[in-house]
Amino acid sequence: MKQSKLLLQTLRETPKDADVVSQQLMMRAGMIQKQAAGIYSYFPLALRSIRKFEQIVREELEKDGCQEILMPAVQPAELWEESGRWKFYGKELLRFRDRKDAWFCLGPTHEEVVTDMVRRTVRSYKQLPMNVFQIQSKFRDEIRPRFGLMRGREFIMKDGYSFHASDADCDREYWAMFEAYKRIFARLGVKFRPVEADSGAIGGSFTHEFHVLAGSGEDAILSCDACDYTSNIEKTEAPKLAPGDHGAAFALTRDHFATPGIVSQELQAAAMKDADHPGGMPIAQTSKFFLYHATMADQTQKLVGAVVRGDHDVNPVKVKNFVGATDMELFPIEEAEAFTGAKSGFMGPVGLKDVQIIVDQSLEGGVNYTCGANKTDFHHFGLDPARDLPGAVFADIRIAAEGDACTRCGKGHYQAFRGIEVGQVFKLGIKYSQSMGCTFLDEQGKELPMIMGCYGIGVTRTVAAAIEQNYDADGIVWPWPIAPFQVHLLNLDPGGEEVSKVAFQLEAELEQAGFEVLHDEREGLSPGAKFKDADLLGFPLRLMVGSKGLKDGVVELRDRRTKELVKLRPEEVVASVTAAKARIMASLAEAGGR
RNA sequence: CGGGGCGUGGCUCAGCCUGGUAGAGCGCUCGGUUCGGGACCGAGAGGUCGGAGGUUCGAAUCCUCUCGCCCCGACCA
Repeated sequence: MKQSKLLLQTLRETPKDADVVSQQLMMRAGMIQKQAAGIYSYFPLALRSIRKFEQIVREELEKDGCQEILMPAVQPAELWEESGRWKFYGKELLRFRDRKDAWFCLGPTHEEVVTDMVRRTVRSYKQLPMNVFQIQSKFRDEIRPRFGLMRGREFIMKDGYSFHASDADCDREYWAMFEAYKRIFARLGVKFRPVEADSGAIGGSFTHEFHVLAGSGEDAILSCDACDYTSNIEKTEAPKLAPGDHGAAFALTRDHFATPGIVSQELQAAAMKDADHPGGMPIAQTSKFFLYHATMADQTQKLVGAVVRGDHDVNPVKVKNFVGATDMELFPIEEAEAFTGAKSGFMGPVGLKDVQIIVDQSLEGGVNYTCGANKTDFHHFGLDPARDLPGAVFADIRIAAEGDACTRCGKGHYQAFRGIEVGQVFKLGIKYSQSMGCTFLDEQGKELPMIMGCYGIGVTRTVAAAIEQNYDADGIVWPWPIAPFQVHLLNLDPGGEEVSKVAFQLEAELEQAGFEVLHDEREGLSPGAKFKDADLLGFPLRLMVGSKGLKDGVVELRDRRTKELVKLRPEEVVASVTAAKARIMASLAEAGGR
């Protein structure tokens, strides 16, 4: 297609609003424009890319028998009242009234609507399982939209829902979708990882997130370098470490060390000197203590104290899951100080009443740790958790770190990545089917709630994530499968009759061969300007036709990613582009997944 | 929601402190010269300075309110 006819305005300067690479490049490349905070218009280039990804999603899901549907974006409040989420969901849910004063919301997700659809349509186990999906604009009124398409308020999402007669069948489908997602992201041509994640408050039994790996990702991921174990750092199991050899056990000594003003672990370790430790002690021999305020399922409240080694960090998600709390937050510092009787930095687990103490397993069997003495400016030196903390339990409550030994295979070590969450598979169970009466009759004629799974892919976020992973100083470097166009044909002398003739002929030949070509035939632009635009737009191949080359009977083909340049005769172009495509696709297959 | 910052042609920004009736670069239009990494000359179009109110002879500039946007945090998954 002719570039002069494309609705496109590239920008030389980065718009002020754009704060992440994908947003900057998409705005500069004229792909998106912001209409309001977190709300964007998609221009032809962006939409082409989005549509290509959607098509990959469709094809892979349909291989597994998923059926595409389309549900309304505007949903009646009644359904949300049935599921209980009208009250539960916060301000993220955009609510409004119609002319008759009835309440509606803009759907942030579609469990209610799809459950309603299925309960009215499916009645027998013979109709199950059923797996439906849609690709649609969603709206979540995020507190603070940011990062362009990565965390917008309005975004395109693929959401799918499955319904099953048995738990086992739901699990089977879960893994089928897991495999489908792996195929989808592999076809996309990005580096990604399926990641074990915390199922959070929704309370499903297990869940995986799919992350596109990118330095700018919001999530930290640990992945074993020897086996497949990959997980969100919130969930990563930490290996139990052998307790350090800290000598023969001391008595717990309140006054052993006065530590005025010493709060940080490093200073504490350095300050703990005596005849046996003239140079202080290792940080691993200190300990940290945090008090949490937990709310249980029955609404009772309790205090939880967490102890980890000084060189480790507490993982609050693990603590929360361990005590089975529905909600947990750090005990406010003033209240904690009042409770323990010591300033922040000198609190410790010893002697506290009405607190459930959980000690990280790495301290199990160890002695002579330091801890706050619950007296301002003093630390204990000689903590033996088993002896000094009656009633305390040991558990894995620390944040696993890069380099820790893998708990699954025991052979490898964790490697850290940053990831952008672009998909999630989730086993929902009967949360919605039960509250909304989505039931079926089994072989015995017994009425049972359907077992549900849900499966999401953030379509627009994925496109942005692909850019976060694939760009250079000059602009976007599109993965072939979602490039808006595959070949950027630059006519460097649009005034020249012969040059233009060749250019148009090549455009026709390439399109005939099935390639998508954007033909920059704009007049009055210097070659340099066209090069800059082409780099910015970042289509995989750039074909340059100019009088200089044509004098010698050649045109030039350049690979956007490798910058490799070949000169060829016009009649070789189609074959050469075909070969280049094959080469690029092969290298993508290598990079995708792991 | 707490803290910070910003709203001036399509984009990036200057002007504001110290009031005197709006500028630059890029982009756009026309003409000409150029033409292999964002060319040059000339001539143009385009802004109720986010909005409302106030102070003043006079407000982009000072004051009050308001709306929008951005960043950090909290929140969310």
